[in-house]
Amino acid sequence: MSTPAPHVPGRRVTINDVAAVAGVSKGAVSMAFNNRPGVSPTTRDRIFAAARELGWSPNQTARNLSGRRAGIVGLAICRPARLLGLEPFYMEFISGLEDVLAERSCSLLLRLVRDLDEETALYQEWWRGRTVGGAILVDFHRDDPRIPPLRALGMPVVAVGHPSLTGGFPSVWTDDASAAAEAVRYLAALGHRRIARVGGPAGLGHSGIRAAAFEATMAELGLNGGRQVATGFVGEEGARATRGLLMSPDRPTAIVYDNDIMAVAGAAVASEMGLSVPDDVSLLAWDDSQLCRLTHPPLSAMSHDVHHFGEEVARTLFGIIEGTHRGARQVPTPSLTPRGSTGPPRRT
Amino acid sequence: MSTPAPHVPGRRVTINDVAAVAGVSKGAVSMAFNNRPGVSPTTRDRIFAAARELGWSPNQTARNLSGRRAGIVGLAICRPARLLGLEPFYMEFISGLEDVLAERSCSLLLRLVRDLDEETALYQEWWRGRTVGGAILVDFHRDDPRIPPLRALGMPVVAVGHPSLTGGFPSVWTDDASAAAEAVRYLAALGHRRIARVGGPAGLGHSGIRAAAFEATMAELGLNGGRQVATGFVGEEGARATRGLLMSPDRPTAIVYDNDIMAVAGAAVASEMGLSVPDDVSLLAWDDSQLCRLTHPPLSAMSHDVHHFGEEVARTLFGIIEGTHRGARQVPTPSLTPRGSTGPPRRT
DNA sequence: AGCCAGTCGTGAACCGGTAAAGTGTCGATT
DNA sequence: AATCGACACTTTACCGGTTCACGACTGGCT
Repeated sequence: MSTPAPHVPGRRVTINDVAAVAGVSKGAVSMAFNNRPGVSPTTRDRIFAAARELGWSPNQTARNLSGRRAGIVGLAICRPARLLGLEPFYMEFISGLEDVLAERSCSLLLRLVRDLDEETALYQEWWRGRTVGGAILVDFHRDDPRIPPLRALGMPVVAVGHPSLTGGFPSVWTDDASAAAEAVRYLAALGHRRIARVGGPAGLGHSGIRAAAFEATMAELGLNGGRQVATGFVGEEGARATRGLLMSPDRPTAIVYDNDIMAVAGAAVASEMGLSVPDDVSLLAWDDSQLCRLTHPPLSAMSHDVHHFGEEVARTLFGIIEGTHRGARQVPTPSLTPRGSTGPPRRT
Repeated sequence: MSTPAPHVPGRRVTINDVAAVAGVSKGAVSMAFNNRPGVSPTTRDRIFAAARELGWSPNQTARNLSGRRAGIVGLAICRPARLLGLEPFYMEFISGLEDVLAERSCSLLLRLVRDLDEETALYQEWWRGRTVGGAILVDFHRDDPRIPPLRALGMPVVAVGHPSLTGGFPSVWTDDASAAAEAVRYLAALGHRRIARVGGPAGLGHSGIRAAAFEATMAELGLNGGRQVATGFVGEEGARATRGLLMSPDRPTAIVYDNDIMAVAGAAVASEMGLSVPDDVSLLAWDDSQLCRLTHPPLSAMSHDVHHFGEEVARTLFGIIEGTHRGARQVPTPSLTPRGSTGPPRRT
């Protein structure tokens, strides 16, 4: 070997510099750093010493290029940015993800997209371009158009949603149907007969599941005063929907919402219309972030641990990447947490 | 050239396949896709057609490896994951970032770290490993240890914080000192003389700036009833601090908080102690997410548009990456939004 | 001594692009 | 006719790792 290249400061240090300093070939350095057999302990130590001296660590991009998958998981979200900041659900979910990712020194690659086609293209680019080692899919629609192309990709994916929606992808889900049924039974038991539901966009899978369960349970209880409105997820839409419901001739005496922002907005509408909660109208939120405990009266909610949900999703994804996991995993069903916003309807 | 390799399904499609189909060299394909001169319009069209036919797009990892910087910006946050889910600030900030990033088809690489050393090492790895094209630095400390090593890196960085803290990195900041002074003057004008402040961790730069401004303004007004407590940022710590303040013999008649979660928690403590807000104690929050409008009474706050703050940060970072921006950029100073939680102190 | 197996390490090919130097063609200029 | 420059590509050398076929050396066994 000719003169080993001294570490020219300024030039970025590569595996070659380390190999030169340690007096071995770069193949040896690679083996040492991926602790594989074929390097004696003595040499290994020399290599590590050299790396430490030069402050070298393997270049992830180069690593990824030659086959190894990145320590990055992708999450594309197809919702307006503003909403992301307002709705507590996503941030709690992401915080749960990060909790598990950080343990394994992984990062989350986050991107907002405008539509599902853009999302599909993005995942293809991320996977083919070896940018991510796996991905998290959320907000499934009925017959979701993302499923076939992503299935063809072969990327490790964990789907967030009921197995009936996620097209065979391993999934993590909560039992929205049971929870919706519980919500209806609870309100019915309080004496409500005209119950409304303000849901998310009609095409969204979990909204659909809740809608079906809502209707089925109402029918089962012999109630025909059920009404459902599909909206977006933002406060204003929840407010508008609530206003519409409360102004109708046969106004409902109880409303179930699909998240907590809409419920909070609904509470504001009720108060603006001079209706008392829960005497004139009972309100039941979903997801139960701290928002629910702050209104006056505090909102009853179908509550679950969203942070934990995120953790489970991340764990499942690692299971999939490592090949140890298949199938669906259920996290606890949202459970009714009664607070001040639900009660028996006023006698008419 | 020998027989062009047909596109074997199953093998991943590369620039070579596109070149073969288009009947050119891979260099030509590269030039076409980076629209550089040296390719005739006819050939260019043939190349694009071939790429479309094969569903090819350039492999980002390979691109990054040969010099080009990634369309990814890094953000490491050194706070517990749970907090991230609870505090509205970060999510609104991130939603602002994403709004601008998405416009340029960039993604955000998010990672939680345990301490500043881990954070520094992470940024070094991200930059040297060509994982990111730039980064956002938050939560500056006085004499922040991240500054020298990151400065040496030469990575495009935008710092979030007052220029006096960010060690020469281009920064985006709000005028915390003026805002803190305004808060104190407002409370003093209402007649408060014993004003307390519940701040974030003592070492944190912006907490320090607010603390100094708080003290200076109190002195300027001839008030010596000022007290400050440094805590973490979570609700429980805010509650504990508030409890401590309100149980002390000379309890303050007004409290300013460093964020809104702590203020909300403080409001709960006041009510639990049977104190009325604002008669017994006035509460003033900071950051003003929707939380503040939901408590009873609603919280007065030093409010600013955090989403917009995030947008400015992202825009500044792009300016830095493209070399068109240097220096600091100020976003509007948080302005006082009085609501029901502040008022004149009860006459003693 | 001769052979074999095992250990340690080397060297070259490869991952999929980019960039800069090199080649060939053609019309215009001297 | 020879020279020149512009254009349209092709060739080749990287970027910084991983992988794997192969060689050199060592020690044990017959």
